[in-house]
Amino acid sequence: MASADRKQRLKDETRRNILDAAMRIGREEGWQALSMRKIADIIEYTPPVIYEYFANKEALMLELTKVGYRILAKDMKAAREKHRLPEKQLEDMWLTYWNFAFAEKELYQLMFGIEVNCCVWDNSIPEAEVPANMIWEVIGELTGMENPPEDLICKRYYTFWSVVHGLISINLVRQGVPDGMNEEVLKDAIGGIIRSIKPLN
Amino acid sequence: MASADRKQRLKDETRRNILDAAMRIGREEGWQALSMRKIADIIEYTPPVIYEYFANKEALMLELTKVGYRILAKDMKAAREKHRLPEKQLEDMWLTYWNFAFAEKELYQLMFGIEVNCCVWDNSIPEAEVPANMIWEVIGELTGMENPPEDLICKRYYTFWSVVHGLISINLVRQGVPDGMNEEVLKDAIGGIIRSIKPLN
DNA sequence: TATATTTGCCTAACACTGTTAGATAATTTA
DNA sequence: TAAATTATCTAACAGTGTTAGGCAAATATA
Repeated sequence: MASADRKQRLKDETRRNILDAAMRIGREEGWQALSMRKIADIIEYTPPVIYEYFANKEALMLELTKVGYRILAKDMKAAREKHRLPEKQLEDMWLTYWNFAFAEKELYQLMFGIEVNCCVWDNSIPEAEVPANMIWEVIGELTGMENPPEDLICKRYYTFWSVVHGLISINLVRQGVPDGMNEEVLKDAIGGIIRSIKPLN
Repeated sequence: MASADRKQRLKDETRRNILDAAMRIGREEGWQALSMRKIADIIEYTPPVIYEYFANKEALMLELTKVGYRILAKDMKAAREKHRLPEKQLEDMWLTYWNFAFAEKELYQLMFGIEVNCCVWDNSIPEAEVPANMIWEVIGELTGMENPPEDLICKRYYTFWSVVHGLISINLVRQGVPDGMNEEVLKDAIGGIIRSIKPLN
């Protein structure tokens, strides 16, 4: 009966293997090449077994996007902890977001790709709120106000996010953005938004 | 032998019908639901016929994105012609871009979706340059310079595009952006960039 | 220990998908 | 009218996500 533990461990391992295999295929061949049969091949089981761990392919991919958000959250937290001034924190956090998008290109596509995930964006990914909340916090601090108005923070948050995500999307879809352009656009934009938040002293 | 004309007309019509059918399916059921067999059903032919008009499904969809760019170019041209001041032109052109994205949501996804079109972005869509060139022109005018430096225009162009496209993507993927937030973010951002281009007089 | 039950896993199938080869029917040319 | 060309279809291949049903091994019960 103590074998229940061992069995659970084996099941957990298989679950891990499924996710790893899916991730590997996504990275090596792109998400359009991901198939249940390929996953089954890698984990050396037959396809129906996967359905004992995930309701369907979409649920499996949803799990991967959650992994993505957890990595992103960890990275951004580390970036923040490297600085004391909110403006430095914000700058580094968005740069980290940028770097994540390219270091984990496939994960990023899964997390924000228009096609893949279309309608699963109700609140089925609580992990998505962690990075967002961090940014909100720092924007609030940067205003220097006691009780910064919610809608100001919200507006600045979306401005940040739009310009960074937009630039990333453009780069992921269309290669051939002139060299050095990205850094300049990014730094200019982030700097500009930060200036518009920071109180004049 | 004069029937050659008539035959050509019929072929053209079938080609149109194929594109229309594909567009209809994309709009009504989304692009992931688009299949050659469904198109064939609508045009009342068998699937292989489609391959006499398009090399494959991807080529068919590429044609649709070109249609998208042509509509976008027309809209933006009209927006520009409504104003004389470059700053007004720019503002209206980007607002038009914004409106297009939501009025022709499916086309926009096809044109800029990360998943759908991944690797066909070499220069196989010359139509894509028309809207871009228009914006470049107006930014150049707005600087008030005789020979505005290329890289400044380029930088501003990408800043515009990033923030607008980013905000659109976010809205298309994640619904539930707070009401009125979009307009504010958009106008603030566009206004800010325009100010950074316009010479201080 | 022998029987019953649950579990793990597989085979086989269904209904789709994009795409192609080859046969057939219709039309045009000689 | 016969030959050649063109238009269209049928049937298939190899792949997809997913599910029903069965077999065999491991476990629980008597």
